[in-house]
Amino acid sequence: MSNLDQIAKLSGFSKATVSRVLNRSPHVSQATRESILKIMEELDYVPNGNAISLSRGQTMQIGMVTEGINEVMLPFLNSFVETASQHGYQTIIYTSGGDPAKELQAFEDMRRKRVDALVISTCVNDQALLGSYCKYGPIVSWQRMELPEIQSVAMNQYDGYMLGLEHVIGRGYTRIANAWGRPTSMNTSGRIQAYRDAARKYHLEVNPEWSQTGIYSIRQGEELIRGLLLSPGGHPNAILCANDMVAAGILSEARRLKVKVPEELAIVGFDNTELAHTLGITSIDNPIAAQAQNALYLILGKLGGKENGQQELEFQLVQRATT
Amino acid sequence: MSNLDQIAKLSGFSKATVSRVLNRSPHVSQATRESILKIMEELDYVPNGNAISLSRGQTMQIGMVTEGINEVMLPFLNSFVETASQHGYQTIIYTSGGDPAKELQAFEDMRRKRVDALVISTCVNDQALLGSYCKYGPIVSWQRMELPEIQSVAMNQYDGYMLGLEHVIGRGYTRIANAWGRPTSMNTSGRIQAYRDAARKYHLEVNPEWSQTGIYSIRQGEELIRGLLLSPGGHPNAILCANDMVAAGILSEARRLKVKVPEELAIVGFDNTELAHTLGITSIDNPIAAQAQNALYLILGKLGGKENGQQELEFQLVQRATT
DNA sequence: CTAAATGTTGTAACGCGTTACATGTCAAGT
DNA sequence: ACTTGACATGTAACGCGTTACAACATTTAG
Repeated sequence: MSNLDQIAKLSGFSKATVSRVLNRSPHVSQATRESILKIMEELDYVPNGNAISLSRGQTMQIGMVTEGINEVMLPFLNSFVETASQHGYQTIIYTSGGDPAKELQAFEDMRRKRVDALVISTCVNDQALLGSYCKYGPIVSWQRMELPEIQSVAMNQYDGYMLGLEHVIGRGYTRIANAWGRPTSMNTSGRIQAYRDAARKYHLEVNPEWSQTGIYSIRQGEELIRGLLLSPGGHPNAILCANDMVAAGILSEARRLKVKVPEELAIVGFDNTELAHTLGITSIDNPIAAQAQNALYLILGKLGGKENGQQELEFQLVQRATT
Repeated sequence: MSNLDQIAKLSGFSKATVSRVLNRSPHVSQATRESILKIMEELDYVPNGNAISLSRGQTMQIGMVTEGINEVMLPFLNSFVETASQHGYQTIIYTSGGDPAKELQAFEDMRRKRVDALVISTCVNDQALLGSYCKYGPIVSWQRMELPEIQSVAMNQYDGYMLGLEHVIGRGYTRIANAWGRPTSMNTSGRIQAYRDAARKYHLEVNPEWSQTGIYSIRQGEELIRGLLLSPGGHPNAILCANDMVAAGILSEARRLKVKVPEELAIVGFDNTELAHTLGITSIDNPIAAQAQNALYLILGKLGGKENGQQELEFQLVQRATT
């Protein structure tokens, strides 16, 4: 393995000049540049990325913090990786599997200069704890956070959820169930508030059993709807879901139980993923890919010391066969 | 930001001793260790990851090369990230979007010591070209490769496909269609060979239109089956798919066309993903998560200079509502 | 009581680019 | 002819741990 020092010696120039050639500095004469490039080629030289990271004090790597990679975050991850790479940044995945200690490793890695910034997709640690890591680099979250230091690219969940509620209400459903996600997340609290307001405004029939939190997966969707439909206390005729996976689970279980969709049960998913399209589930389009881009822009802005230019984003409801 | 040098000066010991404390070397007295640890804590010291990578000559990072992150590779990615992290390695995602030049960046990054090894999930560059990067570090592929230097964790696709073929043949289907994946991949050639052999052995009705390659996505599945079912030349009564996404597309399109599944059309997916479970698609269980683990074991073996201990893996067919 | 073994700590070079600052050169401006 | 500035290049310190080797102290064995 050749290094910059050897190139310098062989070419007869100093390390600084060689470095200038590498970094396309204009302060090198054409002749010098060419002769150095020639030697680099002969020795099959490439600069060592670690040395660059060390001396520049940045790694051009951004960590993505998540509990695990699933269908819902797929467009977020894909879009983030893609956009970051266009700006010269690589993405490192940190999956916690729900273990706070493991999740913390991502934050420690930023402290140790292994990554320049972090994007949080989902996170299981205490927000105050995360806040203490803000001094080591930019942290941006997909979900809305209480801490002002941690900016979020999430959209106003209240509006999005209201869109879904008014859609089913407009189609005559009044016994609306809710399968909400992470109980502590601000996404969820926005959605809950939307439901409360809608219930009052539109005189919905309210049953505490119909509203549950902590539902994220296909399986949980299946179990939830089985419980609701078989409950003796009457069952809902519409359900809004935390995400499309939950909606998919509910749809397939409803079919198994011979419940007619959408006549007896309307289902609205969230995120408008490929899954919703495939299964024909009405879904609220959460422009996730654009949010991921915004996350990167926020990070680049903070890394560059200037303010960012985020795109303005809006929800849309895509109606399909389940409503 | 404090560094090791400051810790050394403040504690009165040399850098070497401080380094020994960091690396839990046994050659440090208890008293020294404690006094150094105390100072590190006071200064809120953490070693710089880049400096470690540079001096040790390894980054503890492994690159995952893929065209894009999709449902099929989800379990592979998840399992790899998880297993790697258990062994102290982080995973960096390189998505090419099908662009060979962009894909090459991952390989260049290994050459530049940014990653210690690479796992290829899908790859669009010429294999010979990839081979020239083997000297820079271990490269392991999910799919089978022709180059002997690049080991693969793929299973024998011939056997797996034959399992699916014999399943539908055993249930009386003889007009079997094939939606194969990447035409140039060795996975595909193994599957094609299995189909040829089965066609001969079981006297299947063969129609060249029924066998297509290059089908990977939900949309492609939808389009394919529409074409096949509406074709005037008679249509197949069973189809084996490159993956579960394709099967999902075929299933939903068949329903839209009012074709009865499995009576008029049997569908067999591949990989037995969550999607197959949700939609009730018969699928050939490709133990992807275990393959990802094997990929890591292979890499660790090569990095450590010793031979690996891979797990032995087998296909299984999971029968559901589509056959 | 001495030699060999064991344990503790230090020295200095190494891994490899980057960059602030200094120096030298040559042409344009006066 | 002399100053000024533009351009080219070099010097040396810096970013930060790791590690082979040397050196010294303290046990332990004989």
